[in-house]
Amino acid sequence: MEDKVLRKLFLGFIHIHILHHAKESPIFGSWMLEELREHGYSIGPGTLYPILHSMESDGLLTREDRNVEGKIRKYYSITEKGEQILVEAQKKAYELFKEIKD
Amino acid sequence: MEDKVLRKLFLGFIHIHILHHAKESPIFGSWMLEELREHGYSIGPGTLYPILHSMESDGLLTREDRNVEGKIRKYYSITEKGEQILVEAQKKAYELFKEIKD
DNA sequence: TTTTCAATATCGCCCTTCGATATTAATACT
DNA sequence: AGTATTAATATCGAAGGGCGATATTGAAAA
Repeated sequence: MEDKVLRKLFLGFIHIHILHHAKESPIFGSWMLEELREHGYSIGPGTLYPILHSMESDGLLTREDRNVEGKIRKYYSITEKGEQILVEAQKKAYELFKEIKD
Repeated sequence: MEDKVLRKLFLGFIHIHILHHAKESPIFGSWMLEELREHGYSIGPGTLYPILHSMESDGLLTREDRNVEGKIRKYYSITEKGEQILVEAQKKAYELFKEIKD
């Protein structure tokens, strides 16, 4: 399957998407899963949640538990360090795009 | 170190760079190492060579041994499948860039 | 033959990804 | 009250990959 090949290429993209959305407004896991799916990234919960945890322990995201309609959700927001990383990613994504666009 | 964090984000970018350059003209390992370094990607030979091997066994690159000034180099060119993957990557890189640019 | 050098390959450790399954906590139903 | 249901999150073991350090290759120079 070339799915495996594509995933290898796009896992970093997924991390960047997460940072981007977490900057716009706090996100939670299953919403992010749906958002990524709409962008054409197929990824399961067993992959996403460990990624969120590692991004938190890497200091890119902070977690806050909220009670929404009786359900507890873990909302993740971007940290200052996360924003710095995102800026780096924006630069690199632009360079990559410029270089391969034609 | 946040180097580890950045590497996680950019490994896919590196794969795409490799595909792009292998399409322009055949590449070999140590040249690619230098090229990536100039683009700001720090990566060692112990990482790059296994990547080239896996991209070959995934059918994205083909290898051809050439004798250059008495030295044997392994030149990698892009395959048809590699070109298809690269097109996918271009689309996704453009979407990513569009989404996070501001 | 020995040294030197550029280029490539391999080693073992550790971490991550993955699909599948389990857990949690609150509501709806009978 | 007890059970089923549901959304959201967490965890499991297997498999694979990244990493730095080290080893190997092959040819030319000394």
